[in-house]
Amino acid sequence: MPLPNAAPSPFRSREERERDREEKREAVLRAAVRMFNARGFHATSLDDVAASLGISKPTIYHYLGNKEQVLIECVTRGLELLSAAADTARAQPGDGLARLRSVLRSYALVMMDDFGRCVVRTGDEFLSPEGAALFRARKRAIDLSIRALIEDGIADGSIAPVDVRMTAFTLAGALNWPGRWHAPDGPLTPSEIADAMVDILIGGLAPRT
Amino acid sequence: MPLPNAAPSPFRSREERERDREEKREAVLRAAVRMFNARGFHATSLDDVAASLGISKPTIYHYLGNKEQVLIECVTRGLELLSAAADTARAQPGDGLARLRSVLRSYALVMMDDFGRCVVRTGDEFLSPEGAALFRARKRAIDLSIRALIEDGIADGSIAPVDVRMTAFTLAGALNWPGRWHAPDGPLTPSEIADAMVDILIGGLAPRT
DNA sequence: TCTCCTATATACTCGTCGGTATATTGATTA
DNA sequence: TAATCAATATACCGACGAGTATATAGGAGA
Repeated sequence: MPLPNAAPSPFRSREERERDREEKREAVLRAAVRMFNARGFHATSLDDVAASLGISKPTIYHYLGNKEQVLIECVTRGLELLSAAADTARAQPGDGLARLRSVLRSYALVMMDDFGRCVVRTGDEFLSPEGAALFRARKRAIDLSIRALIEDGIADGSIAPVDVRMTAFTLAGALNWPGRWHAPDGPLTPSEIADAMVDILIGGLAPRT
Repeated sequence: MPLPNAAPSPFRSREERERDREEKREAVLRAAVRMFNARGFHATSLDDVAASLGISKPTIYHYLGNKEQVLIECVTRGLELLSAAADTARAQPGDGLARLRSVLRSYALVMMDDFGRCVVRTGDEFLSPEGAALFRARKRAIDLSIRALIEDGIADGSIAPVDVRMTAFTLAGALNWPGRWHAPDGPLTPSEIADAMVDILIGGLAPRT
């Protein structure tokens, strides 16, 4: 049993050092994603990112190989949030429509997160062919998740017999949009925005007779 | 009365020369907008644009003062298409919902045009502060047009009493999306895509009882 | 203690690209 | 015909920014 050690030792164990390293990597990514979102990828230099953290550019290269890698990690984090949203909500109880509603809500919330925004603000054209292919594959998986849910809903009668493919595009398009306009200091909370959008998409505009 | 002149003269009149000039400007803009859409603004050099037309960079500077000006003209063309879509459809007969439907359809179609796409692919961050302000003002005007139409529809009972602001955002978001993914050589025509999206947005997903 | 690895910095290279200075040609006009 | 203007090119400048070569300092392990 390890002795309790009140005064923290300045000597770090292997795990502590690895955790430190991971923390620094994360800090770089957070700083980078914010600047990418605010000014655009090409308009953000790694010198800027480094300066915002009070470090120098080679330090960034030490933790993340090159500029594209930084972007890819940011986008990947966002895509993982999106996948997680789709997967957990899909596993919930309820009919297709209820589960879809839950996924859409989570999706919208992710789009108001720094990493989520980054997904929608990053065009394929910023990535190398390999990076872009990976990016597309992961987005496609999310799209398929949503389509599956729509199909479930149509099968159980909770969703009208719509065109699944176009519906998934339309829903995703609408929910991606906050990633471009939402400002975190606006009057509405992300949760309110998500609810309002989902209601409109689920219910449509024409009055129920 | 001017004599009919069978053989076209190599000497151009003032109007002809002005028309020539205008045509060349347009050609530059069309070439530029395509490359901006395909590769992104920052990744497209004016040397590339010039080369694609078989001319040299200073010729572009002769017709359009600088690179931002090229982008602004492209975006402005797209915004004008959007405004025109909103204004003409608004003037049509029918209740609020019918007119909104018509505007949404036209809006979606513009988003599958080169200049329309450019609007949605161009972030504020690419423009100078003045350019961005102009851009935002024109987008706001279009948003207000759509909101007015939704309000009309609510007033005449053809649209359910939704949150006008959020609804306008949601609709615009969904319809902007084709500007990012639609490929002109896809299996569906722009017209089919526009119809499908509008139906989904107007009707919602839950089955009508 | 000597060596090696990690973290970090300074100072550099080099390619790209927006923008310009300047020359040329040919048509328009006085 | 001389002067001017429009249209275009070649060749250049200067800035910026990705990425690297190299040095240093200090902890880790033998």
